[in-house]
Amino acid sequence: MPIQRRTRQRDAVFQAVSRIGHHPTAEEVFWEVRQEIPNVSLGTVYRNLDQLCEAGHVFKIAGGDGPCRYEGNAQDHLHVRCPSCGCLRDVWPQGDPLNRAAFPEDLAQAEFHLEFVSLCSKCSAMAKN
Amino acid sequence: MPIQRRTRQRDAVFQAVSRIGHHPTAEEVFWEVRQEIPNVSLGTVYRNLDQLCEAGHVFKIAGGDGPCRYEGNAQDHLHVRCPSCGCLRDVWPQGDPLNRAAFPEDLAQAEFHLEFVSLCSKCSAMAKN
DNA sequence: CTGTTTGCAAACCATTTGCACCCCC
DNA sequence: GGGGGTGCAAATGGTTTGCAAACAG
Repeated sequence: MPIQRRTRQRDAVFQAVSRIGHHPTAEEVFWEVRQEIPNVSLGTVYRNLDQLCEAGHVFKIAGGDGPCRYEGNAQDHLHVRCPSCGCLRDVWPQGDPLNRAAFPEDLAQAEFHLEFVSLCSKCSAMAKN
Repeated sequence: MPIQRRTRQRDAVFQAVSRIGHHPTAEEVFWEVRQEIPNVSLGTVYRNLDQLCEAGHVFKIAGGDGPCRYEGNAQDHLHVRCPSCGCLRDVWPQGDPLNRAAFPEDLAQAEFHLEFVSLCSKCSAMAKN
């Protein structure tokens, strides 16, 4: 495990994710970082996103069809994915999202991934035309 | 939307998924179908898997790192994904898996994806050596 | 006949990797 | 000055697509 060294690119990637806010893809992060460091490479963005994930500063949201998305803040929230455009909306559950009684004991501690699927407001408006 | 035409390949793909049982990848289905039709192409397997999904006869399980997996029976069960080997285990919840009270009303009807992440027995045994 | 489906190979797209150079500690 | 970090370009892996020939209805 390499010791994490602080670099301009790494900082820029982290700040780009935080600043963008709405679950950017690696490429969106790339373009944002480009504003500041015009010759960053996409490879570097990926490498730094990975590393920031491992360090727990950034979270990777996989699943769905397109590219992975990233987010800066980990707080206990869930995502609603739009099946049309792929965007994500945050939802803050009140309490435990799972009905624990429904599962066998050995899954009580297990990590889980839960997301809803529902058209976002833009796409559902477009669908009505 | 094309009317679905019945072909030897389509039948073979469907039967392969059903027969294999344990969440095969497209490639596993491909090799299984090859036993019966030695010159099927991977493209055909993908096209038929897609079509069978759309028809609701087969279900596609995305998410996780590797390739997508497929399964023949849709019954209300969930999956536990092994983060090491990527295999899936079925779990049959007793009742509603979600704590509905935790979410806003507009998500009550929404489709959702839930899966657990936990080492399978093989991988957890290997981890102990 | 007409429009779908197939096999093949090439294209695609997101992501990863090899490599030579660079820079920080 | 030595090991991580970077840019670049090429490779990877899963999946999709274009096309001409084969086939279902």
